[in-house]
Amino acid sequence: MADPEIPPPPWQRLPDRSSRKRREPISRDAIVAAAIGLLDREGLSALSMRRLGEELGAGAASLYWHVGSKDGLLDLVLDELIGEVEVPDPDPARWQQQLKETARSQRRVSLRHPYLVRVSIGRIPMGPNALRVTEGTLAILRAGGLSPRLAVQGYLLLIDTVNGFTVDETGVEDGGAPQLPPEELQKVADMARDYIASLPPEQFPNMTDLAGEFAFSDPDERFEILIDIFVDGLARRAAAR
Amino acid sequence: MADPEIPPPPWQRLPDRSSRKRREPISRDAIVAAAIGLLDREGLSALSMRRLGEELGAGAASLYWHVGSKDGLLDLVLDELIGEVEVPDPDPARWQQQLKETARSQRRVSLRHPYLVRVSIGRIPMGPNALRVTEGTLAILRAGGLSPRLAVQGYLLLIDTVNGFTVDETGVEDGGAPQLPPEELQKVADMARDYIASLPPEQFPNMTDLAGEFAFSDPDERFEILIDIFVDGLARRAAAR
DNA sequence: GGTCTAGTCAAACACTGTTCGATGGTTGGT
DNA sequence: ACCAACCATCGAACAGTGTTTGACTAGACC
Repeated sequence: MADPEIPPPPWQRLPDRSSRKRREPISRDAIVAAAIGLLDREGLSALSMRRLGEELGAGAASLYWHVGSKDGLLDLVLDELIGEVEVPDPDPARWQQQLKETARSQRRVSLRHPYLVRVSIGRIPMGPNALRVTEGTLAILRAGGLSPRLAVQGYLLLIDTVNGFTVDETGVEDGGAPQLPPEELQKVADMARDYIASLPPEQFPNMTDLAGEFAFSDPDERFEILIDIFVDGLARRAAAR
Repeated sequence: MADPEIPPPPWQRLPDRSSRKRREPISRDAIVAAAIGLLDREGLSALSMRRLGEELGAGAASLYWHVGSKDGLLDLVLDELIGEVEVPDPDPARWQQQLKETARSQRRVSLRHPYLVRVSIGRIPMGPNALRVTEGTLAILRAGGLSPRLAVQGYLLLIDTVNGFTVDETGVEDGGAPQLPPEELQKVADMARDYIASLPPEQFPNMTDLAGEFAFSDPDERFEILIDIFVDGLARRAAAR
């Protein structure tokens, strides 16, 4: 037998197993968790299969055994994050406040993970967490006495409305950073304000007049206006007829 | 001089200029128009610089001289399409209907170009057409007597609301086709309905109960509910105080 | 021991947006 | 007529992407 101390000749090109093998096998859950961590830290454009692989100390190809595709992974990520939204148990007397509370919770989650809304586009959330949220929201609407049809339409509209708001709110980002710092954001807002103010007033009387309002418009206030209008309108519609 | 009739010997490997040169030079406008045509025909995922180049009978690198980057191109595409939305001249007596009309027009454009909302994400539309639409919408709101602050907040919310609705409506597409045919869409809806109906009723009483409503929920009706609620709510808020 | 299978992964494929440098046509100046 | 400058085009290359293939290995079962 050959002495194991003697290294094999270099031209034999034995596979290098130094970095291989030792692996408590990666699990689907670990992949999803690592993906969310990477997304939170570095934003949507930083998530690639290779990058995620090395984050887990694994090869990119290994991931496919567990999640099938990047699209499949994002489905899992989406449902995982939907699990973070809180929906209260229905109380018929307070259904309007409860609806607003779920909307606020949904917005909070979308702000905590600014890539979320972008990921959700084109996906119909049907994972276990999504089902839970949907069921809970419908329960609140029905507790409010809405008709079956209006409950469903209202539920769908609520999601669209909150998503439409947050997709805008979290839209200008992801040049790498998950969310640009407030000062940078303020600078962008100021530039926009200055540009608007510099337009020819005879052609854009309203914009130039309202340039200051654009700069100071508060997203929190705006969101509250939105859900006020929406929930009120829904209640009014339910009460009519 | 060499007789131009005699072809050069093949080993000389002169550059092949057969497909080169003859080009009434491509213009920025022509590029944008071709991009929109390609997007309308084959959807967002079909738009690549190489593909767009050959669509114009040009090389991909040539496009960069005119539009700078793909992102820059999409900015131009966005503003061009925003130019398709119609906003009426303000009439104080009819400002609520007029607001709804612009919302409907915006939706129509987004349905005619299903990739539009996706393109608009992360972009602040500031092209000439966007300015025109913004100015016109603000004019209507101010004609309605809204305060400066509420006018701006209302304008921003209107856009978010309509976009949120249409991003959902046009979301499930672009596997290549710009919009899947209605039958396919109905099949997806039916599958979702069946799946919802098959859930355990004790855990999801409301979803199973309302499964039918999900399948039959009409987007047109839903959109009308949405703008009804929104415009009404905005008017009520303007009247209060 | 042997066989089987679940899991890992390097390498390759076909794409993507973008940059570089070479090339040519056109224009204006002399 | 010549020559330089400029505008515009584009092949080739670069770095990156998602995904597939096929070889491989470690552990479990018989």
